[in-house]
Amino acid sequence: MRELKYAILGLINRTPMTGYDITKYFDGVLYRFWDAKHSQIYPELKKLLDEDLLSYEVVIQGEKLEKKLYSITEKGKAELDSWLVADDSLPPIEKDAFRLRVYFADNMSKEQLTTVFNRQLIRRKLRLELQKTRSEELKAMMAMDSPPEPKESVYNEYMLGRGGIMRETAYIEWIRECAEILSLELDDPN
Amino acid sequence: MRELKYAILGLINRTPMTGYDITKYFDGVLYRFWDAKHSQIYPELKKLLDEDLLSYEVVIQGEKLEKKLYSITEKGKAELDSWLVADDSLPPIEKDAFRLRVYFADNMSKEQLTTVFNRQLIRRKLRLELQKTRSEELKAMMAMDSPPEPKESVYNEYMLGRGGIMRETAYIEWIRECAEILSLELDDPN
DNA sequence: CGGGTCATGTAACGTGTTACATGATTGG
DNA sequence: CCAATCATGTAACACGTTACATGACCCG
Repeated sequence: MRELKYAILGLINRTPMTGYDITKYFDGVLYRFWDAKHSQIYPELKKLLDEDLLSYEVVIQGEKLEKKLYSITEKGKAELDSWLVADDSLPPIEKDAFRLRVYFADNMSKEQLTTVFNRQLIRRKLRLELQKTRSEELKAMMAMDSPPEPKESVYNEYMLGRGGIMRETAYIEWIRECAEILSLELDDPN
Repeated sequence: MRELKYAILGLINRTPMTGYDITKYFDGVLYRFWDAKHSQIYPELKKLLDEDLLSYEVVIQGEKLEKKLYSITEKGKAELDSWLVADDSLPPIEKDAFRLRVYFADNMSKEQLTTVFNRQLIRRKLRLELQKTRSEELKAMMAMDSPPEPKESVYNEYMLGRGGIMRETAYIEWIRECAEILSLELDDPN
């Protein structure tokens, strides 16, 4: 519960940031495992202020553009630390329309099934390639003396990327297995 | 979008059902890949009636308990069929607190990390065992002449179960890989 | 006759998305 | 000077959960 809260606390704990910076993180380096829109972030920041987990300082950009640079408070650090070691139950099974379609597969002809499976295979392969590309980048960064991003965060992101690769690979294998059970001929442009 | 709508249409398309029956499905055989509470189902059924995708008949249970037995309309069948072959984009990456913890792993001591990893490993193994158990049941049913559930749905559920097993297995392998990178000694009661 | 299940609903709340809204800054 | 980006917010809506609410039925 309130996981966005901890995602934000964790980021600001590394270094003070504005809401805009957090937004950039979520649709930048973190997009493969976490995300949130600015319309959710700004209200959450306000809540965290109310709870005294964050404080902010107004910084003037240029002539008069005011931006709010948030820092974590001692109380915020404490809450983050206790959340990190908390024992949550597993997240609910994610809802996946493709799986629902498989469950209702009887209602499709063999041709339709082949199309649906092939399209899913293509999309999943694309996502896997994305993961692999980013993973290679991170591997390169890890070898550097002074990576463009903080070293620990590069290592951690690399681990998460590995997870993404393994997850997508398993999904693709599953699609192939299903196709075999249903004796579909999938195009395999490998 | 509106995936619950299609989950419900798909179930009622097999055979007429009440809202209560659908609820039982979601927390029974389907709980490993789809679910919804009755508080979401009843309003959705009302919507589907308004859209003329379902119709219902009142059935009297015992003396006076009125239950609504819903059937799919021609329009409903048509919408279901067209959804089945629709080309949705992939679902967003699911939000997983454990992954977030891995991203902020620097903030934990080695002992804390070991605890967090071990607990996750145990929970994931449990989920995997659950999947395997159900999978064995389905395998047995598939061999029967007259299974207790409709034959096609048993096959389809079996395929989904395979997916669940592959997904959980990949997750467990990932946890082990992470633990190795972080050089943690995980308890392995195998 | 009483507890568990069958059966159907509503209300309040939390989370997340899309769209609306505004204005400053920076670099070509 | 103008377009892209920086920067911050609100509003309406969709989806999902928990809790509230009610009543009948069935079996022991």
